[in-house]
Amino acid sequence: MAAEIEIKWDSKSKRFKANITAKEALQALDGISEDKLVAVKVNGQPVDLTYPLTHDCVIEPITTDSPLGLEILRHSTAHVMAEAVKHLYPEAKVTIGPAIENGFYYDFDYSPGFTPEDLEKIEAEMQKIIAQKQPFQRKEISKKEAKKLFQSLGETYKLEILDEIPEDTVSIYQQGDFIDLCRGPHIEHTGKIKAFKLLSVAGAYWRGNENNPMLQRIYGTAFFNKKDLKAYLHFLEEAKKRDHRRLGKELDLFTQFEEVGAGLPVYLPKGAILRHILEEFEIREHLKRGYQMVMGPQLLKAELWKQSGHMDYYKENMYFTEIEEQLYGIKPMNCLAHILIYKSKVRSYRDLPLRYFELGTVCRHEKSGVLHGMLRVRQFTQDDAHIFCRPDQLNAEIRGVLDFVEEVLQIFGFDYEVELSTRPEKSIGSDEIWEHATGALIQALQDKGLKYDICEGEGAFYGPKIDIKLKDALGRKWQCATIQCDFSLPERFVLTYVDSDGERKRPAMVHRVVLGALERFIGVLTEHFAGAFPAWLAPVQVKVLTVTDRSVDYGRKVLTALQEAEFRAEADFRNEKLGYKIREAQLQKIPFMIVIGDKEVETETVTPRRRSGENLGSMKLTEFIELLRKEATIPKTKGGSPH
RNA sequence: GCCAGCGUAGCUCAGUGGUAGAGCAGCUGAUUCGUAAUCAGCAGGUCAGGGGUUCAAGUCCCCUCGCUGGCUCCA
Repeated sequence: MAAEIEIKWDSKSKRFKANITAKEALQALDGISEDKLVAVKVNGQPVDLTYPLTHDCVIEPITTDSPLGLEILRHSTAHVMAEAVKHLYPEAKVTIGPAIENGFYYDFDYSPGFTPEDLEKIEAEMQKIIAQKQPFQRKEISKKEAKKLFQSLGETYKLEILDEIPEDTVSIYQQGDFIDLCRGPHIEHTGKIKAFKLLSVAGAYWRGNENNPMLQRIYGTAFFNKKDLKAYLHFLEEAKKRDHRRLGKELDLFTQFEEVGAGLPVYLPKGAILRHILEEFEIREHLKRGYQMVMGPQLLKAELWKQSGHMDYYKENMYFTEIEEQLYGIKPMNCLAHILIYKSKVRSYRDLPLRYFELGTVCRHEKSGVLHGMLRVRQFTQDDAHIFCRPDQLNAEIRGVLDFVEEVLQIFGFDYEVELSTRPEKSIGSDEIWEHATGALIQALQDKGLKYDICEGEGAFYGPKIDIKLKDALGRKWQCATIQCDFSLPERFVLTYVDSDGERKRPAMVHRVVLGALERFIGVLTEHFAGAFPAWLAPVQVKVLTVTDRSVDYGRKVLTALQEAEFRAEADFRNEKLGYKIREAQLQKIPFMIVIGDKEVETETVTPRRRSGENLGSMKLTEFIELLRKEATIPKTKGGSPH
């Protein structure tokens, strides 16, 4: 080991005695405030501040304002929570406790489970540990020693983890009397945790496998200061106000009835019109892009589902019914009828691509625990289409769908994430077919220059897919659009077309949805706009409000004129004060209100007001109708003409 | 499906084993009012459903249904 080493940071460089800690070096190189330091990167590798530097290296501080710094804080807070839990419930066994997107969790094997009151006790114990400023001490020991250690502690889950670590040496961290197997790095001491909160308890299977024992997971979050914690908790409160289930009731969009059954929402008048508008928009956009509308039945013989592979691969998600001793499956997907429509005629290469579009209602048996408002239901309607094309057209078709999705989501103002899902274990078709299909999707993504994550083994049983995910008010991701490449069903149903050389050839098939399930899309959309839909989507676009009874006759005329101009208008002619009516319309998030009083009657005008509170001043009704036309008619994407 | 929590008036929520409450909404009446709540009165309940413990159950126990947060699974 060299007696002196050279340490660089930024443009600075200095020689130090070997074994200087990273923290000392950082402070010597630049008087960085101790309060800002969380950990340090040595040659790009995150390590503890106490890490001894033994060779020439480049160091870089990890500070409290970096995402990595926050992650380290949260992971350390998870350790503190584990320490507190072990103090209070010594029989609990520790498992893993990572930092996650907005906080951290730690899973414990503790059969009585934790109650909300337990969380308070654990929080109090954590406060004590934090007040003691217990240092996080790292130690490297051999795997054998580690096994002995965790054996003696009775931490059997740690032993299981140890068995899967290939290296001979592992690191352990100790703070107070709590020792955990951990890669690190950690904050210097528990006193650096300035603000944290335990949020919830939940069951979680060990290693995420439902055959394993169920552990008790405690979720929490931590920040470097109280202000950030408060802001986060405030965000959670605000998210509750945007919750589509709450807004669904408040705005009379949709609801559920216990007596109807789980996962079966009901559209109220305002929600039904919203869905209708979306459907109108969708039909127009599809026709514009060369899709043809088709409609299949809800029930198809089980024999057909056998042929498609659904009986083997999707049965547990399907509902069945028997009619005159014949078994029928209620459709969980729309593809079969579309396939039969394709097959109903001899197809020429000149006919392709054929694009069949259906607002298809499907039923899927989802496990009761996964149901969630409109976002996860048991019956839903997809804006589904199946494209049958020649292999040489596949790339253009997939790109066309990606363009379609992009243009549509832009209209609503959604940000989205793209994922590519590959072959799952339970699947049909040969390896070659899967490779070809996956390659086609990747090619299209690359052509479009889209960034995407790969989800291994997450594809549909008949083919790989590109998924587009939208976020709800809490940032949870929900799959909406999906593009699935399928060479298997054309094979199973012996689909062919006659090529230019007179040979019968196999078409490729693309399953795709743009908005996805309308129920889910409406749920996400409601949260996205917090219920304040743009005028073209708003169930009620204008509300006519009278100041006194004297203006009702004129108000009625205005209402009729708006309705005749095909706007969704309502009136509030009740004998109430204007402020009261405005408040109510405002809470209903109606984009425009028209105020009508003596002045308007006299001058034959209207005084519109935006939902934003902006008073537009008096104008002729025709002027206002003109303004509405500009803002409230269904928009069109720029795309179109068959791709 | 699994773990935990919850279910009281249309909605939001109080309610210590001892006579079911409030606010808002609704209805009736008064008020005729100019950009986010006028006043008064009235009505509204198998306390999710079923079973049990108890002299007595909204409250304690069991089962079912539903909802919520997660896990697993998926548009």
